[in-house]
Amino acid sequence: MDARPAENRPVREPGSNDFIRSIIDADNRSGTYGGRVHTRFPPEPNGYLHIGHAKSIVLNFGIAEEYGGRCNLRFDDTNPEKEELEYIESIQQDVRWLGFDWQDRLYYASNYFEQLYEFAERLVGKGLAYVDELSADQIRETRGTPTEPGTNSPYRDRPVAENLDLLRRMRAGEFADGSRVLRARIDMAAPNINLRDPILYRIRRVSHPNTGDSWCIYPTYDWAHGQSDWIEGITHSICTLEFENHRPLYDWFLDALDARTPGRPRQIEFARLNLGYTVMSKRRLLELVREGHVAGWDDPRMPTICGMRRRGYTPGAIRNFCRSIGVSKTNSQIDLAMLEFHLREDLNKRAPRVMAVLDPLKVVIENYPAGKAEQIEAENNPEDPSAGTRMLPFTREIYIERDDFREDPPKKFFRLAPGREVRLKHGYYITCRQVVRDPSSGEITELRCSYDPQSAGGSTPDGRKVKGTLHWVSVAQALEAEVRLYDRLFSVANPAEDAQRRNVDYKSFLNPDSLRVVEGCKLEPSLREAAPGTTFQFLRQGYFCVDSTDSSAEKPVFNRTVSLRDSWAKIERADKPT
RNA sequence: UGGGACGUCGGCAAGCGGUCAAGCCACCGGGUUUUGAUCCCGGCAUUCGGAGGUUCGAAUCCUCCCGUCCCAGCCA
Repeated sequence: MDARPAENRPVREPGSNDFIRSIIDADNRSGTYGGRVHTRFPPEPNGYLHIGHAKSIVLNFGIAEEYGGRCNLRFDDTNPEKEELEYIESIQQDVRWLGFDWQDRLYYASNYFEQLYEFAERLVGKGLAYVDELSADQIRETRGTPTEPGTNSPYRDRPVAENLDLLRRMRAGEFADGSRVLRARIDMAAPNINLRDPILYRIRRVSHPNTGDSWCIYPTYDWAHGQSDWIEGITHSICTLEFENHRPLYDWFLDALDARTPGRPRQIEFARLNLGYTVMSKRRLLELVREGHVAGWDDPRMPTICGMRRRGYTPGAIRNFCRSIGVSKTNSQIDLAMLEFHLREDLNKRAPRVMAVLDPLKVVIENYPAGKAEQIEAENNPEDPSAGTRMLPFTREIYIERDDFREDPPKKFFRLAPGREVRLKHGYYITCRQVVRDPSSGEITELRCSYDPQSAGGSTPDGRKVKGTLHWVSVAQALEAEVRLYDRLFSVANPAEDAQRRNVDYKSFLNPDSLRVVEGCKLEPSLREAAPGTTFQFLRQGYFCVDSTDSSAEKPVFNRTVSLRDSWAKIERADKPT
């Protein structure tokens, strides 16, 4: 039981009751585990964590927290051919960043290799496992198909003593890689193919990140996972749907080892997270990195945790998202808008507001004194008064967003246009008097405006209304920066499935506009001290963070995390067809 | 054609035989607003993959059908 007083324990929100929590509730009622709840997050260290793993992390650690239980971090490192230290380190960093703590319970399946081997000898001793000498191809051929049963290996009925001897010699390194395997002796005619004498050990002379060269036989997932759960005292072993067919095997091994006591682990499967416009398989993510379609595992377009972190996502946003999508057994795909909603919700509360002009258009305020530079006090976050204020320089020459001016304004456009008056956020009202263009190209190069000295601070004594409020940056003090505008990585919702169906490479659906680099953006000078990784709201535009690897004082680089909702863009889009 | 699972609003997802089919996102209105942001208010499934059946009463139980996903790695 949780030692903390009830009021300090995380409270389960009503409505957050999913089928897994219902199972746990029932187990708690029946006393199956004596009220104990112990989960684990078991990544294989063969790649970086992505948003799909976040769902599992939030589920496993979240359940442990809610029930006053524990959650282990366990590396499922049974296949040294694919696993690397780099991944072991990044995974820990990502889980920690997401806000979870495994305390002193950092485990590896490889910690149990000796114990697992003893279990294997036990199975052999009971006549429940045998050493097979069939080749990989022969094993595949004799396994049968979903509709036809397999056939027994000629080595299936060896005496126990011979099997034991062979297994020990396998471990001792007497046989060549791939020449022998240890298989469970179950049923070659089982309708569930996983039960057709599955392999427990294979011979691989590969050095392991954790155990080095002390083993030349390695356990398979099926053999290692359930037993590791049992060793750790896991009560609820939560995994994804594709392991559903493995559950009978999970249970068979536990039975075979006489783990019949109450409290033996129980495997529960849920549907993995699918998101639109991206790919989630480690194989594909690795390929995108290796082939240079993205700048690395932490490219801000990647659905990896480190990519999202670099993009400007917050742990809280990811956690809220994972909690809000629910847990079920239905194969589903979550709308990207859901993720973005939680991102904006979190950032809206915490991101300081600043002004930045991405596509600058110069404005000269003709009746404002040339040498004058006022300091205007501006709030940092209307959602959070404790965020304080900062000073903004205001001068005769400023930049506004090119798109905030229309020479021929469409209906419902209430920004700047010839003769129109708008408010400069925190500043004055200005009216457009003249449009200056480049005589050769015809491009608008400058706007000549006048300001109303009475409108300081953004309102006038006569109380007249202006419909538009624009963001701006003073020319003389502007900080120049590069801004990277990110969009979805793929241009179709289901790149992997579409590719398979149409028999093309999923990479042909890569969105060519997933990154737009904008140079020469003008930022308010307060951003000069912005620390790498911090996220701001660029007023009226979106959330942007200082790129953690490419930004420098000499050349600031900002990533667009997510845009603000934009109902004007919606109106404009809707009006266009007419 | 074998086995395992899943099908409730555009996307998720509650619901576990008894007024009315939660909630969130999206979408559509309307209000507030020195961010066309935020915030607020309102709308949004006579119907639960389909067809039968059981019952006074079914999304919830039964039968059949349809659709989708997973399984033939010495990957996890």
